[in-house]
Amino acid sequence: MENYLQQLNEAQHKAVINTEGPSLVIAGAGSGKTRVLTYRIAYLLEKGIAPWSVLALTFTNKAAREMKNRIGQIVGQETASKLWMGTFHSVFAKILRIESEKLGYPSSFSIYDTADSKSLINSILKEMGLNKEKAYRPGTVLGRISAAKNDLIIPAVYARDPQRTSADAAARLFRMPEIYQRYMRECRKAGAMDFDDLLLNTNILFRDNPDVLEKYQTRFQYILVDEYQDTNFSQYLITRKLAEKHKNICVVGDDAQSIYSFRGAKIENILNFRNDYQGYQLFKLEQNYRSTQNIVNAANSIIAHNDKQIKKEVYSQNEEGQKINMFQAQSEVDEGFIVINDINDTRLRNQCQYQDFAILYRTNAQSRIFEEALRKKNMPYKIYGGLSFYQRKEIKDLLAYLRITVNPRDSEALKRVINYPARGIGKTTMEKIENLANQNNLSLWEVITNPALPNTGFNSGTLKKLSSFARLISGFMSQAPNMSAFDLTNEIATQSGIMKELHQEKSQENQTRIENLEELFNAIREFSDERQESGENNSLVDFLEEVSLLTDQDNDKPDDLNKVTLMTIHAAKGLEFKNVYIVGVEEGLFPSSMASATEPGIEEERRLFYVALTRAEERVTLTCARNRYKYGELTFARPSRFLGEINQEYLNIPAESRSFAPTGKETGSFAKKKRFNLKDDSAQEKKKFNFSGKTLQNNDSPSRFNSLAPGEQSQIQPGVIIEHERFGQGKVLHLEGVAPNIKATVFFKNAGQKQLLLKFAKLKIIT
DNA sequence: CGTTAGTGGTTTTTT
DNA sequence: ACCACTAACG
Repeated sequence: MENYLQQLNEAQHKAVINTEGPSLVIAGAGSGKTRVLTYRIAYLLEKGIAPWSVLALTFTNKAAREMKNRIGQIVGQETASKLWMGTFHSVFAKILRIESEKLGYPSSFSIYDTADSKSLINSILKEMGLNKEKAYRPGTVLGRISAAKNDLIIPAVYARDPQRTSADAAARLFRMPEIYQRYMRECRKAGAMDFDDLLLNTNILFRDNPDVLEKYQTRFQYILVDEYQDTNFSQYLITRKLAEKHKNICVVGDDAQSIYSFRGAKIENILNFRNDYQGYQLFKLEQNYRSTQNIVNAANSIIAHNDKQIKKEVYSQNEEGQKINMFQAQSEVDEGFIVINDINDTRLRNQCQYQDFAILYRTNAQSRIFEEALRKKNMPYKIYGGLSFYQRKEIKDLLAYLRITVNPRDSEALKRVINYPARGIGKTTMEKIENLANQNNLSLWEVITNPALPNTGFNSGTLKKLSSFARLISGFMSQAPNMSAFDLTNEIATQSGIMKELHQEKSQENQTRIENLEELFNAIREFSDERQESGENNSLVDFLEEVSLLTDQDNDKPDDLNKVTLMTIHAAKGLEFKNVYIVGVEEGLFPSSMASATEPGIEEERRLFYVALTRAEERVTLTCARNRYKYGELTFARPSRFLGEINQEYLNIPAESRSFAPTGKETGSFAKKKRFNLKDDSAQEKKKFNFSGKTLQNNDSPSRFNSLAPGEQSQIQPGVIIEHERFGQGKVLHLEGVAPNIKATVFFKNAGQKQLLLKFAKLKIIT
């Protein structure tokens, strides 16, 4: 065992060994806060504290994993694996599964992601007849519900909260309380919790079950919370309640890095710590070990423009380092090439690896330009965030099957898979089922499997389809207990018909989908094996929970070494890179136009800029563009106000107004021209086509062709010659399906082979 | 019922 | 530029 305490400076050392009572650690950027947390926990364990009595809440699962690993190197992996460590969401999801019945939930409750929540809100809006009103957008509604939950406001209280109701009225969202109430009812019916419920329900659990609260208060003798400045009220209250008994709570954070107020984070939590925990100890980590003096000073000069702050002086004793570079590009495409060329130059000049570079942007939409430039130059890169693996359609489809197998009441999962692959259960049928579910206060699954279903007016064909779907799922449910998660997933992929569907049409797209599904199988196998080894739960439920609570940083794979990193600044929180490019530093983009309206909004953007700067060890480059496409329109952009707020002695702005196109002409201007042409052409062509289409229809007499009456359909047999309005004369090759859904394959002289549905196609029989 | 062309609305940031 | 929803058609 190494003597890790010697690796700490004085402030860090104090923060590690003063383990008793409430502690507030104000940790400036790059000041070794992870090190303090890690060693503090290791120190506790060495003193003989049981690992399962330590609760450590981190910001990402990856951070938890790495920390556990590091602690394991000091005290042994066996011990470290028994720590309660993870994000708020994953730790309390685990506790909620254990205590689920006290809340009236199944222990296999589903976790609704944002897409599920929005889909549910959509159906509620439809039911209430509000879906046509543009004020009620699912995203907006969900945002309000989420904000309420994070403040621990339940629907009944919401309706009586003048602040909320008047804000809603201003946005013409008069029926928010009712929507919120229905939303919660539907989630409960489905045995599902959304992200915010994981925290809200933990609070409800502790409020309504003093014995349960006491159990966890007793268990968690030591509580540590990382990134405390980004906790919301719901999270704050959970930790406050849990810490009530032993009062050994250590929170670590930096008010200057609070960047999540949009999801309810309250910077006040860290500012008010002194009031909540009398007699607390304060530790300030002010020496930055990560960055050059230039970078730290520049970052300080920016953040000085903010009002509300805990006083601290972050300093660096590293080299002075080079000034921050700044480039203004003509267009966003130019910006891409400037950055990518600069990465290449720097890499060769300073003998860096690709992994030493990060491109950080304000919005995910900006990633594409850089991706394209990197691909053109054959440089390896890795994008974090955006559309993740688990959000791809084929993955979500299969996961929905797993979800419904584990929790058949999960109505969002059911809606996703009941007609995929196509089983002839369409919109009309689903609407009827949803109505029945609403009228009888049942989940969709309970309607479909209800013995009284035949009396509700479905025709026998539909009933058959529904019962065969129910049988399929029931089959999975009964197999689940006797099979490994991996085998069950394989079984479901084949039995459901997903695999057949994907193999049927041999397109490149489908090939990719199959490969993605195989990657999912592997992920499940790995998960099961790893968990088995460490003795943790490894059921399908646990796997589903893990994938729904992944953070953007968690998607790291071992083969992702030595690549340029692309991510939003939010996702870069807690990370560091030798060379950092902060791109799109323009008014309206960074600071975002959404945030620019209010002073608190601007202050948060400024903190975000501070976070971005302080990710860098040696070199920061800022870029912006003069023109940028927004909503498909070319717009002009001014450099961000933040550029002017940096003390200019740390900044290196080129004197002349240069065009920064890498090889001169062809890249920027050429690409732009091509774009304009493309746009013009397609627009014109569309118009022309529409126009001629209309004329054609008007001149033709549509009465010559009619779809066939049911009786006439029998005249269509293989060999018969028919004439079609658009395709001309053709010969029937063969028929499939049963009346009235007979599909004919017809060979047309002029149009080639076509498939026609006889009940719709407008035909004349020639012979 | 399922596919497709057309249309309108949309962008911060994420568990 | 992109996506999700709709209307129309086979």
